Amino acid sequence: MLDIKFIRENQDKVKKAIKDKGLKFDVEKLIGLDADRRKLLMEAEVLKAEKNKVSKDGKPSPEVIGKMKPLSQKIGDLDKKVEEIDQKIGILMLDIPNIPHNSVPVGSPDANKMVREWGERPKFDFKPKNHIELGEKLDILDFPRSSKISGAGFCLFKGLGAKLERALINFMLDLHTKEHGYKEIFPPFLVNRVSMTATGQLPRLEQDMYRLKDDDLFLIPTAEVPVTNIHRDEVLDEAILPIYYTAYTACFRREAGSYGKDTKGLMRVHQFDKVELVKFVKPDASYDELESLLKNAEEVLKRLKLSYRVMALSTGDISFSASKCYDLEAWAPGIEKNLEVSSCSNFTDFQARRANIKYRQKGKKKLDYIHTLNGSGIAMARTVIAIIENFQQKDGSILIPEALRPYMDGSERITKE
RNA sequence: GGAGAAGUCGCAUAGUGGCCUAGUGCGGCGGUUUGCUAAACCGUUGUACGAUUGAAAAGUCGUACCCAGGGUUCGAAUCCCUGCUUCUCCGCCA
Repeated sequence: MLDIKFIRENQDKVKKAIKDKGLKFDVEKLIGLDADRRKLLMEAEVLKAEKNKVSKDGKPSPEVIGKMKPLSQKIGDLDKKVEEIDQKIGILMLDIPNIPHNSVPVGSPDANKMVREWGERPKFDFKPKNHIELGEKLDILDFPRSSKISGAGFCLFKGLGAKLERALINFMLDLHTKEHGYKEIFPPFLVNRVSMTATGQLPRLEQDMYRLKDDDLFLIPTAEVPVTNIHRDEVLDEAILPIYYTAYTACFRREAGSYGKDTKGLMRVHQFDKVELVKFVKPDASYDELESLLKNAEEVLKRLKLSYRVMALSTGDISFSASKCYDLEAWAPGIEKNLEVSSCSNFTDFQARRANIKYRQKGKKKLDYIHTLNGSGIAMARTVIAIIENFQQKDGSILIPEALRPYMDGSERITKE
């Protein structure tokens, strides 16, 4: 959410942001409603001041009571009108995207820019197989049975596959907590509507969420939601900033509208594991913090010895709430694709405003919104694809990256058990 | 799931329809005293919205906020209804 005062005074910037993000929104309508609101509000407040004056003097004469009755009525009517406009404004405000940073390339997803590449793609003296074939032969992935249990778009890890998943989670959490200074969080996987709105998933993406109708709870699509909401409606002490949190959670996505796309294997599943990085920082530090968060995510791929590239997303491709965003793409030689395994974003004060997270600066009277950032550090399912396909051997076994071996009882290789 | 109790300013508490623009204590901030610390004493103390002054920092005025939302009343922290949260007891349960 943006500040209504900012919108009032910077209509051109707001309109440009909406256009660059490929969205539609009637800014004039909002500005008009805002003007109406302020006019009615002033009228109501003048009358209320009069009412308060009378009420302070104790029991009024019958005459005064007779006069106050219609005044109260009038105040009630004005309040109702203001309330109606407030609601309209509130709904509209949720549909205005964050404003992209100057450094973000303007344009459609084609305008995404590669920032850097790391590592080398593996060379095979045989035709590399994809993770589905490899995983099923080794009996570490079982798609027929996950379909039987849950349906299309789920996965069943078995044996060393399940252990690999667990090893990845522990490896990433250890890296971020021990070396990158993040505090480990284990949040609820079900959250309420308020939390979902605060981080910007609602109201726009309700169709993409799994919802428990009887309780109006949602399965989290990312740990970003519960972890950012830790500090919702709080005023943080300046001295404790920046705050770094990392959390493992399962993530649940309906992927409505993407049927037929990447339906095979682990590419796009309804449930996957992810280790998330979340930061709460002072406003002037947020773009530097984005760079360091990105490096923290990259470090995971480096230690796993997976080649990747860093993409700076264009205005047309960054999310609604983000001002700037980098994607990490790991190479998968089996399916011959760059896999998006991480997305690191600066939300500036956009989420903080929705979630009402502020901090007090020393020597300053006014509270300020903090800036929030998050990124995957990193997403499991696609990383598993990359590991299986990059480290496959001619005999169909998979070499386990050294960084993971301590988490897998020292095993060096996944072979058929 | 059932029964009961409670939710007031950062914290603790007072407040049973107009004197509440919410008292008091603690804490915080500023000051006096003091070699330093402590104590004592004095002052100060939230948030949002709107109007207005200002380059800004900030100030002034008004309105709202006593868990949330409705209702009764000329007037609600106070009375009524609904919801949420917390606590206690019972039942069930990994």
